Amino acid sequence: MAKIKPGKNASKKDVISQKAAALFKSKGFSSASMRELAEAVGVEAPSLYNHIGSKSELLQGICFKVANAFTLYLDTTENNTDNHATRLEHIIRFHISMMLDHFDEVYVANHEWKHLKEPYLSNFLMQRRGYEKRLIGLMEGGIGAGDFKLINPYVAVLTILSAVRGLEFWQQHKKNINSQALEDDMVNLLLKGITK
Amino acid sequence: MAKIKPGKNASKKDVISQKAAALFKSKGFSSASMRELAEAVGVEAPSLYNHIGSKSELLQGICFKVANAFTLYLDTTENNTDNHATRLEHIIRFHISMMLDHFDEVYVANHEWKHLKEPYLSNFLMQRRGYEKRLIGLMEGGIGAGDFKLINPYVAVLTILSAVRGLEFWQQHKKNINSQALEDDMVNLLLKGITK
DNA sequence: TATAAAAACTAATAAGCATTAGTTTTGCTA
DNA sequence: TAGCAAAACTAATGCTTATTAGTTTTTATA
Repeated sequence: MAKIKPGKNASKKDVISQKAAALFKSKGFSSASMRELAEAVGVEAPSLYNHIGSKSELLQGICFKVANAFTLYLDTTENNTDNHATRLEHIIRFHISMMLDHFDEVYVANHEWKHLKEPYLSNFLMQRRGYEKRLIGLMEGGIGAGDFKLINPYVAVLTILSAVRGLEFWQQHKKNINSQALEDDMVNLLLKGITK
Repeated sequence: MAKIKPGKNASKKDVISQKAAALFKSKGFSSASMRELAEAVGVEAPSLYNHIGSKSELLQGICFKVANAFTLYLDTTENNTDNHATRLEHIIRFHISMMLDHFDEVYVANHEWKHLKEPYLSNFLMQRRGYEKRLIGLMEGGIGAGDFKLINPYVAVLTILSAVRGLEFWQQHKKNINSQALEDDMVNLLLKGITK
């Protein structure tokens, strides 16, 4: 009897997930149909169900893969001994690299999480809320240590996270501009402001 | 014969549009059904069509109302004689007030424009692109005049617009924090940075 | 080459969707 | 109060949806 081939199986599932991320990004989760996804993959719609559980599971997979990546990076950051400004800079640069290197998936996690079903919706929001709180803690530490200005730490964190998310608009012009220069400019703006 | 009552008619249409904005925001345009909208308004779904043309028209109305408000404010800003930093500050504060005072509609315009039909989709994107370009012009002027740092003006504009958009996450905590303080902190952060 | 699983296919199900047609009720005005 | 338009209703249309059932083809190993 033939053995299950988990390698090849997982690979096809990954292709579906990746195509799903691209489709959910461009049309939105609700407007994207399994027929369209199947066409992108190169099979008929029902054939997808040989590899995945449901449309919802695809969204769950994408959202939590992204959320876990961010959580994991924050874990490592909290265990090192850099000063607050340096740690914050590393986190900003990680966010930027995630936006540039895993655009489709990050975009979907940012925009389509609303369509997660319970209990995944609650879990996702809790994880995101926890992430924000840890960043706020970092910000408060920096203010206490005198590294940062006396600013509402919540406002600061939200501003930073939102600014980085804005890189989604950048994608169109990706080729015209040096990624490293972009990253440096944004980090500089957030840390030091626009005015001279 | 009874005359048409445009006042009352428009008012009902406005109620529908406002409920639609709230619904599109919370469920997304595609997932929101006319049945749900009708329930929010307090009628049966087909009755809505006595007041509106279609679901699509509702989205168009919301998106262009918002886009026109921003364009209009920029017009007035460009006709005054403040220095670049002051003009930029006014624009940022206008964005913040729009987010706080017309949250549902701005949210929908920011998130659901993708579901506009042609030619509205193209028009909307052109208008937004034009708006960004005028902001970039303002930024370049400020750099040339020595008001702003030597920063990529595109990065600066995208960062500012994205940061302000991030106020959508703020809505939940609206009551706990002084709006004016929030506005001042965000303006300060963007103009002068986080680090001391 | 025989065998068996993986993965494709076709056909069908049941539900939900926006919208239209046609009819009745409501409410204002003359 | 009679008449008329605005705006509600019910019923129906035609389309699209995710998903399941059942069957056939492909692929790889023994």
